[in-house]
Amino acid sequence: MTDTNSDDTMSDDESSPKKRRDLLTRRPSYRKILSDLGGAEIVMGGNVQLEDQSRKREMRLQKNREAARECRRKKKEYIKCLENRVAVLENQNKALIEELKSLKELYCQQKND
DNA sequence: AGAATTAAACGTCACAGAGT
DNA sequence: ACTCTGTGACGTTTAATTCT
Repeated sequence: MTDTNSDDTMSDDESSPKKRRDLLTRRPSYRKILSDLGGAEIVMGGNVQLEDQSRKREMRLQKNREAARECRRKKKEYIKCLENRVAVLENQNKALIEELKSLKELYCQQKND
């Protein structure tokens, strides 16, 4: 809810990766800058326009909230799948190593006979 | 018990790419 | 050209765990 990146005083003393990233990807949109300045819309339908705007914003936020939840759910599921796969492959690997070992033993036995 | 630390979940923003 | 959707990155909140 709180807007933490509303202020930038152009002091990029050290060019840490984080700061650089912020500059690149956390740059406020022109729309946000305008609305921060208070004069969001160029006068025209007045209140109606603004109400419509904030209604649309609420809708968008709500949808994005749900999208983010879904996205995280899928990601977790995906990671779980990968972990399962790792477990399966590790077991296969173990089994193959064991098989190889016993085949080697058999081979040595027969060679010595 | 409660302060400090850590991990997990969340909401928001910006962006890319797909669809219209 | 515009809208919609999915996602990475970030800061915040909340729940769980550890330390004193």
